[in-house]
Amino acid sequence: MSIHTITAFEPRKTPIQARSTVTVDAISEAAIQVLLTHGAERLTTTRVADRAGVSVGTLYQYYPNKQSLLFAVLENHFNKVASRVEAACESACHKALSEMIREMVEAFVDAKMQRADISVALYRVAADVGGPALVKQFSQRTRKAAETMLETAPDIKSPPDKFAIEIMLSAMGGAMRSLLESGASPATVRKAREQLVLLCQSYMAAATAKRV
Amino acid sequence: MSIHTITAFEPRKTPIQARSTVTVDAISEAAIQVLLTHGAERLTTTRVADRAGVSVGTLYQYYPNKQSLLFAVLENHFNKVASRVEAACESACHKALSEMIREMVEAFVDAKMQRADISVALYRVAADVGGPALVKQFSQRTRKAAETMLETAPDIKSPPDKFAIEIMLSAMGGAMRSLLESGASPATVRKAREQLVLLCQSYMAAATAKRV
DNA sequence: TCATTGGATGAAGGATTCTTCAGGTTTGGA
DNA sequence: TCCAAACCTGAAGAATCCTTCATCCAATGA
Repeated sequence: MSIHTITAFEPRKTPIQARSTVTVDAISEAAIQVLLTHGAERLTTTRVADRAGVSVGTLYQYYPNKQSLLFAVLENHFNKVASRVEAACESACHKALSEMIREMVEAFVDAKMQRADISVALYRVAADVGGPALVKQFSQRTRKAAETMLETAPDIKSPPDKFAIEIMLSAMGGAMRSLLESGASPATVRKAREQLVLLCQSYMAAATAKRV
Repeated sequence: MSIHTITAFEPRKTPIQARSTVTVDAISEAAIQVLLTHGAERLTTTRVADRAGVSVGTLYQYYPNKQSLLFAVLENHFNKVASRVEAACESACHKALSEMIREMVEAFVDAKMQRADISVALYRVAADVGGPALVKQFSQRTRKAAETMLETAPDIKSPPDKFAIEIMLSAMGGAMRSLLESGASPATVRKAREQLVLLCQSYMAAATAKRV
């Protein structure tokens, strides 16, 4: 069923001419705008098409249904955040453990904050559009990046196991979600960023020590 | 708007006769069952009423609208979990810090697992029904309980501040959410429970030490 | 017993929304 | 220039769903 679901989300037609590429971009951008201004419940294919300046029919030419459109937007958001985290992980290789963690966590928080409004809007949509599956994918990607980074840490006895890293990541993501959804101020987020760094650092320290 | 929203969620009529109490219970139980068997999108007031063995009209006699019904179910779930955690916090007073944390975290995980299926079903509904607001309430309640517990810890210099506790709780809740949504096996959850204990213990240890 | 209040019914109204498709417009190459 | 493929249009079909209200049944207590 999982494969079935994802298959049904695949785009119907791939843009060929430049014109249609513009259209597709306009549609997904419009989806975000509608999400922001009208909310998830009032997100209508017609409304999205209007905002994008095209007709509904055009929308359905590229997305087989409403869900697939939202899925694409969500996927795109996840990819952006994942890329940022991966980049941070790469550039933090061979540094001290606590520094590694700091850079990774900060990259994550910053990536989320960059488009905090979109993040919040997408939280509300995720459940109806295979969000959990994407979260899992995101978790996999990020975990691998973190894993290879941690293997290069010079100051730990042995790297933490996969599971511990997954726990850390989901804890980080979950805390961030709560913060954003409760409409935390930028100042609060800044404080939280520090705390999340500390949280992950102390957990990783404990997880690596225990592994002896 | 917050007050407005909540007001609109309030029950329309309070049961007086025993007969109607049964009805109301049947309705909210039916809502859970429909959620479990049909999924959130296919949750219809008519379907819920059918499952409860009453007519739609009866449903609307107690709940002003569909949202309020789901809100009530969600609220009930949160209350149960919060109560468990509060109880654990009380009984763990005056124990060592790490033991406190252990009991609290385990109480939370166990409470969620008790009705894991319901938890997952409700995650999918939360966004449309003031979930974030309830999460906030839950967080407040739980934080207070944790705070008074921590003040009785004999082995720390000074208790962690409110913010740190909130971070810990949302991290714990977020990690648990990811796990449940990804359909983790009971064995996995058991492992995760241990890891979450460790996560919270190490963070709290760090947060209390830093506060000097 | 009987009146009053509580409780239950369910067809029908009202409103949306998703999605299609037959037909028109634009583009790019031959 | 001309044609086929790529694109776009948007009214209309089809399917649901939420919610109400006029009406009937049950309980309570005086």
